[in-house]
Amino acid sequence: MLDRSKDAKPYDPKPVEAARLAAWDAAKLSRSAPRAGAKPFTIVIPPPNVTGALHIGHALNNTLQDVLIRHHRLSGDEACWVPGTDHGGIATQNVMEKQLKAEGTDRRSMGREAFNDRMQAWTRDCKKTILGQLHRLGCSLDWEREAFTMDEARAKAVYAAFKALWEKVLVYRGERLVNWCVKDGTALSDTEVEREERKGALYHIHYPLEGGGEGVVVATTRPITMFGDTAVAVNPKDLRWKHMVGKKVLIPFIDRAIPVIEDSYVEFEFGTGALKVTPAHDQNDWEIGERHKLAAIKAIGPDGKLTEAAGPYAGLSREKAQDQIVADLEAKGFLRKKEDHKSAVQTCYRCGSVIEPLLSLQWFVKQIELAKPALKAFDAGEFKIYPEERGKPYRDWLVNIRDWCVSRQIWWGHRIPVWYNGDSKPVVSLESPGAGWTQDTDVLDTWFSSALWPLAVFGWPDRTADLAYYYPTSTLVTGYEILFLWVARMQMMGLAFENKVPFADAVIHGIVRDKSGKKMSKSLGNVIDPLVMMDKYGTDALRFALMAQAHPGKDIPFDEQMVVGARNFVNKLWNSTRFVLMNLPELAPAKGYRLEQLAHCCLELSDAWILSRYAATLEKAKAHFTAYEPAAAADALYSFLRDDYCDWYIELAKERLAGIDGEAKEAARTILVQVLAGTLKALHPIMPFVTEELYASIKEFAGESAPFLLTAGYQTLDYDWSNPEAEREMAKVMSAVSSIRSLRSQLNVPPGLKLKAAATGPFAEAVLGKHRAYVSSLARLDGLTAASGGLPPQNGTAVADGVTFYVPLAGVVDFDKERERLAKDLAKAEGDIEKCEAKLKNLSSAPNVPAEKLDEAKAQRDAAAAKRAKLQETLAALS
RNA sequence: GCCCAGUUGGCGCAGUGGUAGCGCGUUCCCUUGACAUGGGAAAGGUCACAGGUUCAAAUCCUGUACUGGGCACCA
Repeated sequence: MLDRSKDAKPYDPKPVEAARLAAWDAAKLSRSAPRAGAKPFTIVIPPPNVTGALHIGHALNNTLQDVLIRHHRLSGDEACWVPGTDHGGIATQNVMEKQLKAEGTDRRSMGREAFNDRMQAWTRDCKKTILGQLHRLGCSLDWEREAFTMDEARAKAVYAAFKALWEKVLVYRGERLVNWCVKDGTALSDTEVEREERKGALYHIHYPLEGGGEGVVVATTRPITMFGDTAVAVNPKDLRWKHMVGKKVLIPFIDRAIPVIEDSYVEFEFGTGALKVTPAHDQNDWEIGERHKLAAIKAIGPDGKLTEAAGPYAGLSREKAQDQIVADLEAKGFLRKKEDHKSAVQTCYRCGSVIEPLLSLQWFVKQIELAKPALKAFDAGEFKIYPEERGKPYRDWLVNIRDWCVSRQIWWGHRIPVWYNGDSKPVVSLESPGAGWTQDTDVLDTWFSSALWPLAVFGWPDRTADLAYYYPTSTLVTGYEILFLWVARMQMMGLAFENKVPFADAVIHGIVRDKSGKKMSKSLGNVIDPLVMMDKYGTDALRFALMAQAHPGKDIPFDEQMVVGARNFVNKLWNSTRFVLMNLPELAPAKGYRLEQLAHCCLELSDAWILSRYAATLEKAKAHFTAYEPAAAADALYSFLRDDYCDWYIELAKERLAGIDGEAKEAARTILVQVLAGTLKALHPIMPFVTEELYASIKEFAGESAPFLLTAGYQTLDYDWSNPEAEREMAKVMSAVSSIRSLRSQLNVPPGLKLKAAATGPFAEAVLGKHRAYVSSLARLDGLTAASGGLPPQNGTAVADGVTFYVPLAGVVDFDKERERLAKDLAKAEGDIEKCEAKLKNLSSAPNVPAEKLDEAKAQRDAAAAKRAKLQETLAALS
């Protein structure tokens, strides 16, 4: 707890964070259990893959969630945040394979069982690291609910889901063209494939006529697939090739004869107008093959090497074969033309290597039946995506959905629970059905188990009390890169198995980029480690920096300077609390300093003003948090604390705090304490550590006894402190003070020098009367009088809103400078008036303008005109 | 090719109809009893461009350009 006398002036986050975490853990503060009468607010974490440590993107993702969880806890909801990790399929297996390679071994020589043991051990370590990092980040996760996508309970859910789909005939096995990653040795789903444009060539190759003579020239980017060709197709309307239709041509080198067929898929303009058809290696060709009952010949094997079908080239790798074949085609005169060509290549989202479309036997989940309810729920508004514009691609994807390939030829994952026995019908079973049965060797796509996450973490398929209370969950927070991979699939599965959307809202955030907007990557060396940031500036600073820029759906260009700024803000908070404490008695009054004890009639302007601003800020912050706009909440709280509370209110309160008027002192103390306590609470979702620490040190003075800020809940105001009148009045005082400060600064009046000033104008009476102390102290005036008669000689003039000050400056300043300054102010005033006049003219000529607006515009114009008049007068007197 | 988003002071970003804001940076002044991780003052923008709607447009509409992203692709 902050000690007003001993503590260092700069805030030191390390010991505070450690102590707070220990206290929260001991109290199980983030634990949640079903509570009758309370509204649940539930989030399931997007489980990080157990591939290593968390990066800055995870820090963003999880801070966003923690902000929501803490916000809802403070609002009185039963907030529950479920932690967990994902086994991560291919990604994790790849990490392990790299390790093994470094050790000079590989998974095949270890065997499946030993490999899985090794993976389990790695997973244990990795989970510890990840959960430790989340803990350090301050995430108020319900640690007792920790789940893993491959633990026993989740395995049960996976099996139940697979079985249910099997029974509904929504999962099937079949030989289809799939995306094959040669490097990872597995099939991938369509969503796991990325595309990138690459420069390549388009080869025009001559396929001679069977029996000799000129045949057909086809154009292809991939000559190596020619050994899998089973036809050449031309457009039925293409007269150029009409004479070839029905004839047979020979594939170079292997001389296999294939027919020339007609298919309207073929474009006239592209290449030669003749398309080589390779059903086993191209989606479109596959479809042509279906239409014409063509055979599918595999020219490339799962290992990426050419098959026996490639005759002399069998056994060569894709890359080597391509070069070799092109060279040979050229040498033998088959290559008629080679032109530059850009084409989109498909790559594996995990390893980046080029995907090979390959015909193979895989498991698929039928999607249309599952997508329908998801589409319906989305269109009915039962499921919303924030920001809204992210919804459209989601919807489009569901509409154009294709079956989901769920089998993976890797070892790390949920083994497909299907058993085979010769020609017997395969059965679904967790255990072996008996002697002679062997289990499918493939595992399920890691996203299959992820899709069940919101169900599985609450015990589904069992009818648990948790499931009844927490499901459907409230909000899912994730990045846009897994909208289809994960979000859509959870919606489909949740609706399929529980007939309810798994979460009502999905908050889609951007990715954290580097300072210049580039994607962070190890190879670029621009990666930011969240732990390093926490060590350097404190966790609250990192969280605040991220939240201050977390505009819905937008990427964040991460500049360390932002964390420095946030650190400074945390420090400001720390020191303002120190200041408040220093001005409080040793012991708190029995009931603390409570707003309800304030005698409203005795409030000063600054009191009424800060309370009005305070009430508005709290409402704003809460509304922004609820609307998933943390940046707006952070901004509102930041400027309130800095600009209103510290720069004005504290400065104005100093007079009363130092004075001898007991009642006035108590009023100032009360407001200082209450406003600070309420602001700390409002900031708590973003900066849990420092706010908890500071709250602990003032809560007694605030008359509160809850053990933790989080359990105390948000400050509720039982009186409407909104006071537009006070805000307007205060704005004039600020204007008066600023005008003199500006004059002092621009004329280089020494800051220590107290000035005399004479005031005139409609607001002068207030400045000389009830606001005299404010203006005198903040503008450092000594003797403030009413201006009498004409302009005093040798004076500077400060023109404010409603009041003008004449400041005698004989011998203090250079009057040329003052003239210059005034001239500049005058020019600005002229501009203001022009704009005001224009607006007024518009408003008065328009038909439906409320009188209120018109009055406002008039007042603006009058104020500007008064200012101009004053400046002109003064300038004239000076020249 | 289709769709979406962005284009605002040196940099990064807010701002959904009424005289352009914030953070960082820059310049000047200030170690005054909370805080120099601070305070005060200041410079700096015809809000990408062209039309339109409106009394009034950074804001709404249309189009163009550029940037980023998604989807679909002609092999």
